[in-house]
Amino acid sequence: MNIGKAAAASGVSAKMIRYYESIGLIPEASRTDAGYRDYSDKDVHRLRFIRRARDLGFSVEKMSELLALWQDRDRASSDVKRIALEHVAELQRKARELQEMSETLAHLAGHCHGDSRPDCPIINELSEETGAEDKREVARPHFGATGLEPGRNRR
Amino acid sequence: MNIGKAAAASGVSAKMIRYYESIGLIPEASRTDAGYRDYSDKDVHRLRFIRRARDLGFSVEKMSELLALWQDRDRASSDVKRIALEHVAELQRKARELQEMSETLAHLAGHCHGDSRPDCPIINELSEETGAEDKREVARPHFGATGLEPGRNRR
DNA sequence: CTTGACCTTACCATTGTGGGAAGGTCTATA
DNA sequence: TATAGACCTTCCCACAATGGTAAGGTCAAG
Repeated sequence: MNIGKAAAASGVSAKMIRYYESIGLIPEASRTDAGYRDYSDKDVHRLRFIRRARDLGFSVEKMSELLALWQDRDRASSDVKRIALEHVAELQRKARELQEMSETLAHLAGHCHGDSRPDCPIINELSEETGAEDKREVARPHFGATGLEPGRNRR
Repeated sequence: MNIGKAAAASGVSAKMIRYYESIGLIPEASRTDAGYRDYSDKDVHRLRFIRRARDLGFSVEKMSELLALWQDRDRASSDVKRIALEHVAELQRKARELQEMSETLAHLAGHCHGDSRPDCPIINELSEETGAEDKREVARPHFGATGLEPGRNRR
């Protein structure tokens, strides 16, 4: 079957199938005389595996590991479990980070009148002078509370 | 002060300051005779504003809006609040998606022996044939359902 | 045989950030 | 004063994962 059919059958776009091939995540597809990529059911099976892993937030690199383990019928389940649990920890970390940002901002928004007047704790917080000047009365949950800043080197 | 000092004072890297200038988020800095960018305390203040907004997960585009509102002393606080709450919703959505992926995977890992034997429910789930049966109730965020995939983000 | 749907490769863009090279400048110290 | 080293400048490259588009070839149905 051609790439369009394989894409429809697997849920991975044709674009991404070519991309995965180009980076070596999947082997090069065989070609028809005309140069069209040709996929077997087995290939589609692998693509579905990839789609599911991707839906679970695995990176291409991790998917590569998982594919290798999948193909190795004798690997220990502990190897798979380790990768999975590492990924769970990573997902949790990211989710918590977003959650904390959300809560900080929701808190600020909760103190904002949200009317036609210009005074706004959200803006005040963002523009706050760390030094001397600019003393306001608003309740200010200082940023250090989020635990995000120390490691604000987001990749 | 030069860009290095401004970076240290604001928490925004010199690299990013130049980038923000290049995309028009901040105005072009004045220059010394030698061509060095020169920053005032006001400039640093703006950079700190930007850093804090970044820490709260705002995109450059949203920061641009916030900066405009910040500079407009007569804007209604409702305008700021609206942007903030939209962002809160976005953060919540992303956090929830990550959380769901995490839970699905943790659930699978919980059923994996994690020993030297090869049988592994995690791999089984990923490689399962959809044609056969599909009676799990795991959260699979099908594309289009979450609105996150179009830009599977995580910069 | 034409038409339209599909394939091919090869670029470009996205988002926000870092790395590095090649070359100019500033400053402190020998 | 000369020189080293820390800084600055611009410019280009890279990342992850995905979509878009253009130019051209192919296939199948009418």
